[in-house]
Amino acid sequence: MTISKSKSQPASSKASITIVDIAKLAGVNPSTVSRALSGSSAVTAQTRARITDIAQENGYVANHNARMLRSRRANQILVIVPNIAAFSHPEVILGIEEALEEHNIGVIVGSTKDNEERELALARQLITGAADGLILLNGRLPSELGELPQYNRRIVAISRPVLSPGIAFIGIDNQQAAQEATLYFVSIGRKRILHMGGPEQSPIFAARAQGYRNAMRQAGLDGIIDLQHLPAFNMVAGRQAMRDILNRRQLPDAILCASDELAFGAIQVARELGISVPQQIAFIGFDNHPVGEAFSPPLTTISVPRRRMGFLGAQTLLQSIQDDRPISDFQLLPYEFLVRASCGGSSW
Amino acid sequence: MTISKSKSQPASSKASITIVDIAKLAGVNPSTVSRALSGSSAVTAQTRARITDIAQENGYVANHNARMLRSRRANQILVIVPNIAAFSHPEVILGIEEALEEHNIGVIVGSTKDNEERELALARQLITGAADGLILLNGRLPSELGELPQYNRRIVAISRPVLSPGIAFIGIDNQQAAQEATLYFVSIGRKRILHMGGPEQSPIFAARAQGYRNAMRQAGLDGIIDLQHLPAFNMVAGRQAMRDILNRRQLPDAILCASDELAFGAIQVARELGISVPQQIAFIGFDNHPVGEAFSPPLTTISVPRRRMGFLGAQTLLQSIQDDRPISDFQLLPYEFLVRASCGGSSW
DNA sequence: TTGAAAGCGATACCAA
DNA sequence: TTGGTATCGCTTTCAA
Repeated sequence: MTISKSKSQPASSKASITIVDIAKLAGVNPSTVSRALSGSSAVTAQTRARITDIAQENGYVANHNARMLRSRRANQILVIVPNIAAFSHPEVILGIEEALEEHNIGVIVGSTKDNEERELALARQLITGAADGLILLNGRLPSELGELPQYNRRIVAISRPVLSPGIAFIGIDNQQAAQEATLYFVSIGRKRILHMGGPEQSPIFAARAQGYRNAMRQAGLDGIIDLQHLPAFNMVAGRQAMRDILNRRQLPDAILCASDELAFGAIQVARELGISVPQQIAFIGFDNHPVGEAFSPPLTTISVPRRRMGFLGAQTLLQSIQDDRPISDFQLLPYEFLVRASCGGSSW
Repeated sequence: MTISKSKSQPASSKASITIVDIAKLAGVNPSTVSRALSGSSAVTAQTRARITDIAQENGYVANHNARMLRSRRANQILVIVPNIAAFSHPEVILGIEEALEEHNIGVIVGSTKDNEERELALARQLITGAADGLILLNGRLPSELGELPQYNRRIVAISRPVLSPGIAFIGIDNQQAAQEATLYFVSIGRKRILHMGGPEQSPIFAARAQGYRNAMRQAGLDGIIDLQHLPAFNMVAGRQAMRDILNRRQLPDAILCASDELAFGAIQVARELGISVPQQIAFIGFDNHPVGEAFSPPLTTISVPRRRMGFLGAQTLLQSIQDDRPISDFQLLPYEFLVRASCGGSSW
């Protein structure tokens, strides 16, 4: 089904007011109206004023589609996110909106649930010209676009890198962050450090796991590396994993969770089963979920500059489109290690 | 600035493949290609198959803008949210996407930060035909649309009602929910019940406050109604409000928070200042934030069927557009009262 | 500085 | 069932 009224007529009941109508009212040619309203310099201040007034009075707004068709420009950027309900993506989008706002470029968001078909459908928005550029938060280039490298200059990846070359990326160094967090555990005397990781195939979680491994090796603890990759990184997965862990004979004394949500779920279960946090098991999360600060105990975590990532990503994309050449470098932004009570740190 | 390359040429480097190209390749008329690809019945299965193949082989995708211009149909719905970073809106969007998916209608999301200008810019997407319909989660009709009642049939409000008549609404009965929650406090023996409300001008929070008042009156406690409207409903506001409350000589023994986030912040502060929850003060939140279950103590709350609201809202909109007549009724969906430890309920 | 006219790419009539 | 063609509303050359 498509949207349409029962009559096979065009959908808008009354043809809305067009540039021709304004031209007639102003007693000029449509092209003059076009120039006046789109800010061309080749028009007298006088005529522009008159036309602008008439347009305003009559509530004229340019037909977006006609404008796009003719000028081959959409003034819209499409953001592809895997799951709009995950708390982290919307904050990136906020940054993107901020960067594009002043340029009068709109943002549209498509959520894919990691469904390839949906990704493809959205990618077409770029090919068909409904969007001028693409920002990928899902870490995957829709297959069709992989075969059309001429679009690379119109694509930027944020947060999760895309493996395809020639596509700019803005994110943080997840490996280093995980390494730093693990070493912090070591520095406060924890040894049996477990890493509750996210899906292994995700570059982000792979990098975090690698950082954990590096740190353990660096601390001479490679003999007791204890790493598990979970199929998800939400609270449900964290609860399940924690139940399994608490069935062991020897418990870890510290857990580095690949996400704050994993940590929330895990700590909840630990608490329910009478484990004291951080005394018996210390926790560090990842992502700085807003509730982490109010959690009990407040969650130590890595703060990712999501808003800034979005802002820079959008700027990079604009630049890349304008110059018509890909900006392919990786921009790694600084993260912040927020020490709170969940790892026992100072108050221990 | 607008997006364009330095040369004043159209933005796409190579004119992409058009319907005319496919027509030539297939040895038919463009109109036949159009019919074949848009699923018109007036075309042989044979021809359709041939054309479809050729189109696929050549990676043809219809130009969205041209299609829209001619057919006056965008196959897109615009969702306006006040703040995409608030956890509740994305879940509604998920439901909307679900409902529209099978109809091959896309969803675009615009976040406004309650900025009227931004609302207006987005509303224009409807007027200019970039979107076929509008779903408002922000509880406010962009002013321009208020003067164009012919668009009412293309607008649906979810979650927050819009005051303008003729616009369908899907939500829950906030007043009743707040009333029920308050009476629950009464039923477990609490009397000095405070309501930490959200912004007064928001119909949602006004309704919740009214429900609280009704319940207090019903319980014969109208003498000690203790209601405050906060300027926001996030954790920061909750913390601030709680600090003020804890400075009083006599503390409330129960607090109904207008949002879970308010409750998170308030409970955090209470905990920090040595108040025991729920023994000294019991809490009930609103909205069923995903972290509420893992919070300490787990938060009693009202679960709002956000996903379902989105789904129904989108369906209603589709119907309204198709029939070309507004569906103006209010649909109030059932909510769920989730009793957890924060109000001391059973485990008390 | 303005006007005239040629498209942008697809769709939807009317004829055949 | 197909072909021819006008047209959607705007932008952008080219002339005046």
